[in-house]
Amino acid sequence: MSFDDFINSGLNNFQRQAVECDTPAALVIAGAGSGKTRVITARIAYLILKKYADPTSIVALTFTNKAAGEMKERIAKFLSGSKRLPFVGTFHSYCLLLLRRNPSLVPFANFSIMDSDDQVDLIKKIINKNGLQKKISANQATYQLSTYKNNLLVRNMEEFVNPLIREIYQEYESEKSEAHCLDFDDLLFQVLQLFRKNEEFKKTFQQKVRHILVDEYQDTSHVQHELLKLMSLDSEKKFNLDSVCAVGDEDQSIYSWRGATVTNMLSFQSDFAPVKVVKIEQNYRSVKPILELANELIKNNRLRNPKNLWSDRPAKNRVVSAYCRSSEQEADTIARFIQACAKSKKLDEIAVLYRTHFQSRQIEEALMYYSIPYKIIGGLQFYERKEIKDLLAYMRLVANPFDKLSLMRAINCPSRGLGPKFEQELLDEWGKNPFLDFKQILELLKNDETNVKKLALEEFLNVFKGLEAKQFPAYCLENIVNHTDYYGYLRRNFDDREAETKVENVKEFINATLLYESKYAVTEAFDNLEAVFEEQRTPTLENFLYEIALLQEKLEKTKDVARVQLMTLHAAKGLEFNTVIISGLNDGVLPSSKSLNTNDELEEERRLFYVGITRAQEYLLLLNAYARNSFGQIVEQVPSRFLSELPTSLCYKVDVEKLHSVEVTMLWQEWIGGGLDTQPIVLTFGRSNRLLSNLNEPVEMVRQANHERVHYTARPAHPEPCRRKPVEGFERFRKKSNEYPHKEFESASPKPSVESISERSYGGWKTGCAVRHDKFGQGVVIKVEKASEKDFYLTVAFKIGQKKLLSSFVKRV
DNA sequence: TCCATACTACTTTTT
DNA sequence: GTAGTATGGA
Ligand SMILES: Nc1ncnc2c1ncn2[C@@H]1O[C@H](COP(=O)(O)OP(=O)(O)OP(=O)(O)O)[C@@H](O)[C@H]1O
Repeated sequence: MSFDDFINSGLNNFQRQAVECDTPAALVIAGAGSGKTRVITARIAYLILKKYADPTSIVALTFTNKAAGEMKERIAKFLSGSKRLPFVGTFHSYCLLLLRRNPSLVPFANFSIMDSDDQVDLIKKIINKNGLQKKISANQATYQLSTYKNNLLVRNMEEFVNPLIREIYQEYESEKSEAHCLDFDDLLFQVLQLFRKNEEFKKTFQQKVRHILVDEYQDTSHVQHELLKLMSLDSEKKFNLDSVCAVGDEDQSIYSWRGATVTNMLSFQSDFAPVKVVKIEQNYRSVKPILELANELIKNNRLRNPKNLWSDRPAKNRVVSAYCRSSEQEADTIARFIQACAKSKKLDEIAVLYRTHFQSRQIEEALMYYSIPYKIIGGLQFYERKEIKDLLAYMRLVANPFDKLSLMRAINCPSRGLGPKFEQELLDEWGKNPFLDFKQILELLKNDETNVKKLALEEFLNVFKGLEAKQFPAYCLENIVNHTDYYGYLRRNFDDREAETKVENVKEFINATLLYESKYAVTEAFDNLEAVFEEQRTPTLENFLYEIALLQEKLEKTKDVARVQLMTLHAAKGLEFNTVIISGLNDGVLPSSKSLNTNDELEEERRLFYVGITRAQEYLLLLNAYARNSFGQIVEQVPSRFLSELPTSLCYKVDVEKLHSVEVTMLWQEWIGGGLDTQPIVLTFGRSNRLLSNLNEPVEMVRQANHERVHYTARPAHPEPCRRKPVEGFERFRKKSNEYPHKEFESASPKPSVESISERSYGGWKTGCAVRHDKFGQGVVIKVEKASEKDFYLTVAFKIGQKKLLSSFVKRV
C-alpha cells in the first residue's frame, strides 16, 4: 500500500489529525489498542514523505528496545529502500548516542556502561566494606539510590533521604568515576547536564534535530520529561523545534516503581502549550468481549479519567478463565492449550504472560515436555550469564583500562591464586594512584609479590598483549578465550553437562561478535548508529561493547522458527498477539504480595492486568492455581481478587482442577480448534453433539470477591482427579457455583506427616497464641513447624477453617 | 588459598 | 528449589 492510500484508509479521523498536525506540540491520549503507536509511525513517514523532513532530523523515543525494534520495522516498510532512517530507540540509547557523538564533553573518553548487576555488585561491595549488611540489602539500596539520584537532579529532596543512602551514594559515585563507568541513570543525567550547561551543545542539537516523537508518555520519568523540555525549548522556554508529539494512556502506566510519573501527561500540556490534544476511543486490536472485559476491570480503579473505549469487532466465546489445582497443572494446561492452538495459529502469535520471571520456569518445563518451541523475553539474559560476563569483563578492560569493576571480576577468573587478599592490595594500591591504568598498577604490584603471584600476574597481563579497543571484537574475544584457557577452566570447574552449556554459550558469544562484524559489512547504514561519525561505525570492540550495553538479548541472525513468546506483563507493553495467556492470577502473584499495602500500588497491579488483557486480539486465556511452588515449598493460593471483578457474562470459567489431562486437551480443542469465527460448529465431545453457541451465556458467580467464603485445607500437590458424574457436552466444563473446590479432598487428603512439635515454642510462636491474617481474619495457632531460621509454618485455626501458612503472613495480636 | 559442606535468603516489574 | 555466603579443614 502506498503511503497516500494508508493516510486515507489506514487512519481514522482523529489519528489523521494527530499525524498531520501542524501545531508544534501534539499529545495523543488514547486507550489501549487505539492506534497510538500507529500514529507515531505514520507521523514519521508523513514528515519524511510529505513534509520532506530529513530523516536524520527525526528522533522517535520508545520505552523498550523491543518496542523500538517493532517501530523500526513498521517505518522501514513505508520508507522502503531509503538508507537514511530516523533514530528510533529508547531514551537511554539515544542519550548514549549523544554522549558518544561528543566524546570531548564526556568526563571520560572511554567509559563502560554498568548494567544492573554491576550496579548491585558495586553497592554490595560498598555495603560490606562499611559493615552495613545488617541495615540494608544491596537490592534495596540500589533501588533507593536510583530514586535518590533521580530526585536529586530535578528537585531538592535532601531532607527526605535515608542517611544511609546518602552515605552509600557518595562512595558509589566516586568508585564509579574512578572506574570510568556510567550506570543507566547516568546516561540520562550526563546528557541532561550537557543541555543545561552547554549552550553550544544545545544549539547544535536543535539545528540538527527538528522533530521528536515519544511513545508511552505515561511511563516517562521526571528526568525524561525534563530532558524533552531541554531538547525542545530554548532558554526562554519558547518552543524551538518544528514539532514534538507524544502519545500515552494513563491506564497503562505500570512503571511508577522506577520513577515513571503519569502527571507528565499533564505537564506536557502546560510545558509545551499550546498543545493540540487528540483523543481516540476506537480500539482496533481486540474483539469486543476482550475489550469489554478490560474496560470492566479498569473501571475498578478510582484514580483515572473515565474513557469510553469501544471495538466494532463482534465475537463470542473468547475468554476462558481456568481454575487449576496447582501451578504444575496450570503449566500443563497452558501447554495443552498451545498444542490445541498450534493447529490453526502460528506459534509466534501466542504469548504467555506472567507477573514475575520465576513463574516462567514451570511453564518452560511443560512446553519442553510437549516439544513446543518457545522464546523467553527478558529473564536471565544472555549477557547476564556468568560465563559471558566474565569474558565481557576482559573485553571491557581492553576498551577501558580503568574499569576497576571489570578488573576485579576478571583477575581471578579463571582462578590463578589472586583471591580476596590480593584484591585488597590491589584496591589499596589503586587508591593511591588513581590515574594509572590497570596494567600499570599490576606492574607496580608485581615487584613486591611472591614468585607464584608474580607468575600469575604475568599470565594475566599476557592475555591483554596485543589487544586494543579498535580491533575486531571477535578477534579480541577469541584471543581472550584462548589465552585464559577459558574452555579448560569451564570443564575443570563444572560438571560435564553444565560445562558444555557454558562452552556452548561462549561459542554463541563468539558467533554474536562475528555476526556483529558481518552486519556492518553488509549494511552500510546500521540504522541505530546511522548518524554516528564514520570512525564510530566500524565494527570495533569498543563499538560492540556500546552496542550490547543497552541490549539484553543477544544479537541473533534472523527470525527463525515461529515460537511461543513468554514474557512478563511489563515486557508485553505495546505488543499485540492473536492469543494471550495470562497465568498466575492469584492474590500474592497478581496482584503481587508486595503491592497489597496501598491503593496506589494495587491500582498499578490492576493496570498491569489491564495491559495484559488488552494485548489480545482474538483469544484470551486466564489461569490461576490453588497451590503454587514458591521457595521449594507448596503454598496455598487464593484466586486473584481481580478475577472477581470480571463480569461472568464475558468470561467462561472452567474447573480444570477436576479434569484429567486428556479432558483438558478436549476442552481446548473444542474451544479453539473448531474455528468459531466462521461458523457455529458441532461438538463431538463425548457421546453427545452440541452447539458451542451458549458458551457466552451468563453464569452465576462462582467464587465470590470475599475469599473468606472459600474453604481450603491442605492437600497433596497432585490429588487424583475426582470422579464426576458425566455431564453432557461442553457445558460440563463450566465451573459450578457454590461448589467448594476441594470439598472432595478435605477428608481424603492425608494430614501433613510432619511430627507435631506443638508443645514447643519456636521463634516466639507458640501454640495457642492469637494471630491475624489479612484475609482470613483472627485465628489461633495450633501447630508450629520450622521452615527456616526466621520463618515458621503455622497451622492456624481461622473462622473459615484450618490453614497452614508461613508466619510472615500473619501478625500477632 | 582452595574446596567441600552447611546454611541462609530469596521473588516484583526494566533501561 | 537455588544462588550466594560462612565456616573449617586440607
Ligand atoms: N485506523 C486503523 N485502522 C485499522 N487498524 C488500525 C487502525 N489504527 C490502529 N490499528 C491497528 O490496531 C492495533 C493497535 O495499534 P497500536 O499498536 O498502534 O495501538 P496503541 O494505541 O499503541 O496500543 P497500546 O497502547 O495498547 O500499545 C494494531 O494492530 C494496528 O495495526
